[in-house]
Amino acid sequence: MLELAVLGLLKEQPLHGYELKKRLGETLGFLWGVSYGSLYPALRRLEREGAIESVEPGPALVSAPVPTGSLTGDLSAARHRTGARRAESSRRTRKAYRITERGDARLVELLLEDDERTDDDKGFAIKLAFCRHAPADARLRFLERRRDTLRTRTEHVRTRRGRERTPRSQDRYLTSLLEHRARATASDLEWVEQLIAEERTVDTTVLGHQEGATA
Amino acid sequence: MLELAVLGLLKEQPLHGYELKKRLGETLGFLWGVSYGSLYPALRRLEREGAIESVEPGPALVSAPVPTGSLTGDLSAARHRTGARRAESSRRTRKAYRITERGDARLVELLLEDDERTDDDKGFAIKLAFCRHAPADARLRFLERRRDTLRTRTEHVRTRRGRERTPRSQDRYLTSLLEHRARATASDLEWVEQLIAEERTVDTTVLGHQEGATA
DNA sequence: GTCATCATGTAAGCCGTTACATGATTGC
DNA sequence: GCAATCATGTAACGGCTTACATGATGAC
Repeated sequence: MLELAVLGLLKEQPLHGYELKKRLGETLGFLWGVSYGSLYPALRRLEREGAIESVEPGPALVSAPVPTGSLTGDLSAARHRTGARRAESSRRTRKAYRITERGDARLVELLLEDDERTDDDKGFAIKLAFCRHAPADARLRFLERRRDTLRTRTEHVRTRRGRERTPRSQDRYLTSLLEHRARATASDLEWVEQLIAEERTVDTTVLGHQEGATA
Repeated sequence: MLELAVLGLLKEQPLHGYELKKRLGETLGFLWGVSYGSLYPALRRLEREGAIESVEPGPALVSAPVPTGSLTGDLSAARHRTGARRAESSRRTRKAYRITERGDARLVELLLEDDERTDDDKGFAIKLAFCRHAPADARLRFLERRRDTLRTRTEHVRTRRGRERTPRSQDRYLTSLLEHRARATASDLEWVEQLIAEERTVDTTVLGHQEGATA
């Protein structure tokens, strides 16, 4: 999961660990808290596997990272370069990473992996948040898989009725939980189905000006 | 979490590990899969802490467990008892546990603990599934805490709008995810508020015949 | 006597966390 | 020169999983 998120972010632009964590917190903070203790080892792992490679700190890197503005790192680096001495051996502290082709492949692989995470709401959400970086067909398959999972789940709920050990009618809480869950699952399913529908629309029309408003 | 569930189940009746796992799978399987590798150590832990105690296998245990029928253990035990020899030293394999007073207290404690789990949907669901075994006031506080969490969360969503780094309007998926989540949270909130309302009704009328149908 | 199932446990590993250690850079 | 913050890492632990080892019991 962490690796997926990292690859997703790096697909946009090269970044170093610290910045990576910050962005992760910004975009996915509401469902995730990544810590350095897991992030840095993950980066090492990904580099070892060849999914990412470290970008040597030099003019190339310095200019590449962000046109978004407000990146302190850029400022300081630029300033230092103006200061002349050791233009590329300085700024040694940070290690920026860039995604490789193997990384691209790995991203898709992670997205389509139907391990436990396809069943897991949180896992799905995280994958969804980064699936835009995967090719259209992978994205579609990913969404369809989720849809199938949710369909199965709704049926399970229906099946479960009746075959309960404890009569359990006494338990307002569990009953209520089950009902609420059923509603939530139904809602999720509708949502995913709509995403799929949109996906297809966009897909066939190359780039949709068909689905109402983009903003 | 596991400990909470175990205590919750044991509050109904003494059980041994194997059976415990089965029931856990039946009632909470849809959001949880417990394995022996975590269950047995948990039982040891709870016993060490004095929250549960093992029931010596004897007539007392044998008759106590289940009037629900179909419990193989009962049958076999009874059959063996009929077979005369060593009535209480037999059936040695299983170790049934019973909840203690300290266990009762621990259950409430775990329920009200506002660690990360109050924020966590799954954690809340599991707690809810067993909260009927806690006293009414603890239950109410538990639900109110969840309500507060959800309220805060809805506000966060509102606050987040605008202060985004990336314009991100391009990202249909993340946008859609955020919107869906907002709806889901709102729905959860309504649900919890209703649970609280019901709780209060039942609470004041001692035992409600007020809220429609029990069956 | 052998197979299925009941039943308890241990070991290794996964994937994350928190807490801690370290040091560079910059602003003041 | 001192504090804030940027930046990278390690160590220990948490809670759970899977896979494995072991053995009792009952059915046939």
